Amino acid sequence: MLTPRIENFVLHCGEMGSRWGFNRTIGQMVGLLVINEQPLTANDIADALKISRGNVSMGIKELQSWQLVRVHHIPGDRKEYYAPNGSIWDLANKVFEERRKREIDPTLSLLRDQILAEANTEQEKYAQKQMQQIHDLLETVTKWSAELQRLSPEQLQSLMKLGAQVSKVIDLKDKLLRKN
Amino acid sequence: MLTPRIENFVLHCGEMGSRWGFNRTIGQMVGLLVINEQPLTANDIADALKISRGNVSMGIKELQSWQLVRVHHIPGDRKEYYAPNGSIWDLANKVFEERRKREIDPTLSLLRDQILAEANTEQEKYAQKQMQQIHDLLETVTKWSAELQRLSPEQLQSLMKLGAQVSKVIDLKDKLLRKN
DNA sequence: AGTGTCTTTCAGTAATTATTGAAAGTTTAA
DNA sequence: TTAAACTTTCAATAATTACTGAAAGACACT
Repeated sequence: MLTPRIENFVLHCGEMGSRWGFNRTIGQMVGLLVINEQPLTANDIADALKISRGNVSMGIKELQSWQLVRVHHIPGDRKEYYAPNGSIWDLANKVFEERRKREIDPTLSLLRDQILAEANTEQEKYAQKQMQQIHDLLETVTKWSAELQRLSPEQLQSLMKLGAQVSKVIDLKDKLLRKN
Repeated sequence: MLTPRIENFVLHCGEMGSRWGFNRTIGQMVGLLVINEQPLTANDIADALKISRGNVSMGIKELQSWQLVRVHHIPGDRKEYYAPNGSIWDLANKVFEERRKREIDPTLSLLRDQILAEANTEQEKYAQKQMQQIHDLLETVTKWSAELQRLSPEQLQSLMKLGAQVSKVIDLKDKLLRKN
């Protein structure tokens, strides 16, 4: 069914998937969908990964909650065909975005509450200081991720290629701002 | 032992920890260490989190493999005292770095092999195209993360505060490069 | 209304992962 | 060398998470 090489890739996606917020099987599903040009049916997936039809159904549901797959229909065919919901970049973005919503946002909200509360003991005062640090870090991450979403593909590419020049640009920017 | 508020924070760290590469208990350990100004002994941790002494030992070992804790000694005292290994920012960095090593690097290596191999079928050709995309994305991420490590704290702060101005700076850089 | 084709659900079970606690290991000091 | 104070290890077990397959649901066609 799968060539050894493609199977190799899919298995690897499984291992990685479990570190990115879904389980091994779901990681494999993503891998499988991504390297197949044609959309696959639930049965294709079950056969390729040797898992039950029910498991595929649950996996697809999960992937839809992450907005990572989309459904195709072929006229005269009742089956659903699944394909990745966008380019590799789009998918990576969706995962980030979704994790931000599920992890960072609730954490920020908890931290804000804690920071606003009155610190009674020395221990709590120090705790608040640390929480403030975490809060600031997460807020920065959030802002940046929003910013990345907003950039045009061209700007993004420009930014991505910046690489080793980041520091030069920063220095440049600092100089310019000082002049203003 | 823990004030309700601090316990709340620690529990939350547990939930988050399980999404960041360690398990719930280890997440709680990090939370606990981070909000305590004084280093804690293994027994302090076991008591605070209501887990066994052995579990603390394993957790510490894991955290050391991530370089997230450091050991203190008090003269005349044989116990080991544990504290976070650096500021919040340092810790976040360590986690990123470690995950890069464990997840991204092996993936890049697999992808490179696959991309160099000869594609026999159409299916494999498409698969390679997609793998190339993933490869490029991961390589960019890797380069950027290396770059961030290299920046001075001042430059970093500058970059972090950039936020909504990213696009302006990119445009600026594009203009300048064109002139050169 | 009935049948065929497909999808979803979920109780039961399998697989995996985390935890305990007793035993073994380490280090210091007398 | 023995003991005391600590840490680490790991086999047994508990807790959690994932998977199966049979049943129910949905839908289109006749």
